Amino acid sequence: MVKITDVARRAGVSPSTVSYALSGKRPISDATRLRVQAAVRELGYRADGGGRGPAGRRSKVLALAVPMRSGVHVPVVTQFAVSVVTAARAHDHDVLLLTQGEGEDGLARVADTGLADAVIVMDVQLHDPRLPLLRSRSLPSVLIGVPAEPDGLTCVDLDFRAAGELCVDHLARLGHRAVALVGSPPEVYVRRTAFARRLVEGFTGAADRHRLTSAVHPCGTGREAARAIAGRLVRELPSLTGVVVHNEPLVDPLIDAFEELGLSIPGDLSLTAVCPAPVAASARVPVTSVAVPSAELGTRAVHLLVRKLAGAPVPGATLLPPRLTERASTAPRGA
Amino acid sequence: MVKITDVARRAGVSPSTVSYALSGKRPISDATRLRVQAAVRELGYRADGGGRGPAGRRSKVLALAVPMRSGVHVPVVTQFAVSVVTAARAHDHDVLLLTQGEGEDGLARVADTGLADAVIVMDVQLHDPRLPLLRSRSLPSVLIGVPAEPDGLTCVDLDFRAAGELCVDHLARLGHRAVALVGSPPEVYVRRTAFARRLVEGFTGAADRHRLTSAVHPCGTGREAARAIAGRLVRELPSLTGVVVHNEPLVDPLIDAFEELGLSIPGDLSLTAVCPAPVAASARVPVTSVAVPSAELGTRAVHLLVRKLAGAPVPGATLLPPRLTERASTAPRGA
DNA sequence: AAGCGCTTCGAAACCGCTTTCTGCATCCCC
DNA sequence: GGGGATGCAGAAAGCGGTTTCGAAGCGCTT
Repeated sequence: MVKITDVARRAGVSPSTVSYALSGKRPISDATRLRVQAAVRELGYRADGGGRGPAGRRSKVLALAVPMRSGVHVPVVTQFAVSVVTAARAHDHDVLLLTQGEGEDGLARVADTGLADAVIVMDVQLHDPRLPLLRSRSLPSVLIGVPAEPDGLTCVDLDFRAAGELCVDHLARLGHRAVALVGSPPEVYVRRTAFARRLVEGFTGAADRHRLTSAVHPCGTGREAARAIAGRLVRELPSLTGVVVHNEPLVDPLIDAFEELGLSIPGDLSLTAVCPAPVAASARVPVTSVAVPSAELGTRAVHLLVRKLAGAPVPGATLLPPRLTERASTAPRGA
Repeated sequence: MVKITDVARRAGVSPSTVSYALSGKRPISDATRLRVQAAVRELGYRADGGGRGPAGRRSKVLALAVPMRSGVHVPVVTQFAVSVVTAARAHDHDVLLLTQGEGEDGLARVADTGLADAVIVMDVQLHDPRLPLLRSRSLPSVLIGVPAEPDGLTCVDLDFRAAGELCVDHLARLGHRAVALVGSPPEVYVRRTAFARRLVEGFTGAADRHRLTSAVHPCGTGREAARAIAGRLVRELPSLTGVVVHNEPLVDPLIDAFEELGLSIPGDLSLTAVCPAPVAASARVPVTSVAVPSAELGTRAVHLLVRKLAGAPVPGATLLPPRLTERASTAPRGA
């Protein structure tokens, strides 16, 4: 750690001169100021907050509580984390990584020790056990995901309910009359993960509104799970022609599974996904999808947090409107 | 932040009494001590290092410099990061996430500000530009990966050279006389990423020693890349019967691609992979593999770092011996 | 009632580092 | 060559906390 005395020695002046040269609170001759600035640059000096009082009370660190629970799609979470770090750096903050497994303790520790100035909380559940902590402590926070009762909390998310509706609307407009949602793994719903539940609500609501026959099935990942769910759907809902997938790693296997059953996409079956754009675009059959903009969510979360730290007012909930991109996997019924 | 005076008020004693009750440096009556301890628990008090001097000079934070460069396999990196966080927590440390994109600046900042006590550096290249920084500053570090000149640095990695040899030995023992290495994406080699280069050396060396015909090809990811490389290998090396893959996301597509060419695995072609065990085990044809133990590497790195911080001597390089697990993808030639 | 431990208190010390204050050289100009 | 700027060094203050020191209260024994 290079300190002010190091800079002073390097510049051939006293520490106080360095301080004044940097703060400008007293006039310092140009020659000296330039020498000091050069020394600062050469040594990479950064004032240490530990100095006189509340000047550096802020640690310039944001904590990121990521879940890594079973059923979450790792690349999505990772991209999110990376975008948070990048955005945080752009605001001169660093990011402390908290993982589940500590549960609420991690948050409590951060709040108590002042290790971080604020927290971003991911994988929010409808009735998240971490919420009381976030409400009671003065630690500023932003949630990724909207819990059942978001009052007083700052939340960002894709509007998953609207995303579910949008997919169904799209299929209905194409003439499909029987649709199914192939969801995330069961444990995700058991945990009452907010975004998954909301998508189901949107899907079901829109299907009812359009008077479609509909079914909702959570589904694990992997080839076998895909075969099983495809077979079951075809058996239980013979009129099925529209499917919405909300399960990133299942997109490709599901396409394979339906084709193995003799159903061509989009000839016999239209497929829509809610997933990051790259996943949809690089599937064997490019899939019409509503994008999950993990990177944008991360950036937004950081912006909100920074504004909060600056004392600016922020909206309670930011729901990004879903956008559907048509690709090769959807077509009018019977086309 | 709850401080010692809060605890004192809660317990109805003076701050000094709390200090003594916690440190035991003076006798405190049982009754008082218990009350203090209760107050500590209720308020979640943690001594603030900012107090009297070097006692808390340590920030109890480790920095983790993860790459997120193109060509790295995200789940592997993520699992690694998670294991680092878990291990760090077990040693009462937190983890600060640095990503590439800042390049060396992140490390410099951490070193200069004392934000973290130590660093774990991932994705090490043979001539890594970060090495001078790590050598010059007094910031303790552990590298994941072994650079060309590791003197004075602490490194951990799977012994990728031995892993390459092991795969070839295995194929040779099964009677295969022409083998190919399908490697990571080209940019990984262009960067001179240490582990990738070492694996190639091991592969080539062993192939020469066994007097096998051999070929090495970097390869991108995705179905198309797999088809292209499979076709090319079959065309250019018609006698090919053994393949080593060092490219996680390519394992499944490559199996498909070879079978599309009419080559059955392991009937016509034996396949070995160097990848995390779950990837190999859950492929369409379970693949004989040398496991990349990301979690163990993370844990080891943290242990080494903690020992370093404690002033204990640590070995310069720790190379984990590769272990090959036979699965369904390898068989004797012509069997 | 004085002496003596045992506890506990209040105030001061301390920590590393920066900032601020005071005052001493210069230098310049009349 | 004296007097005011000007520019800087050195010493001290200050920060937010904890730890340490000296001493005081209090109940018991002698």
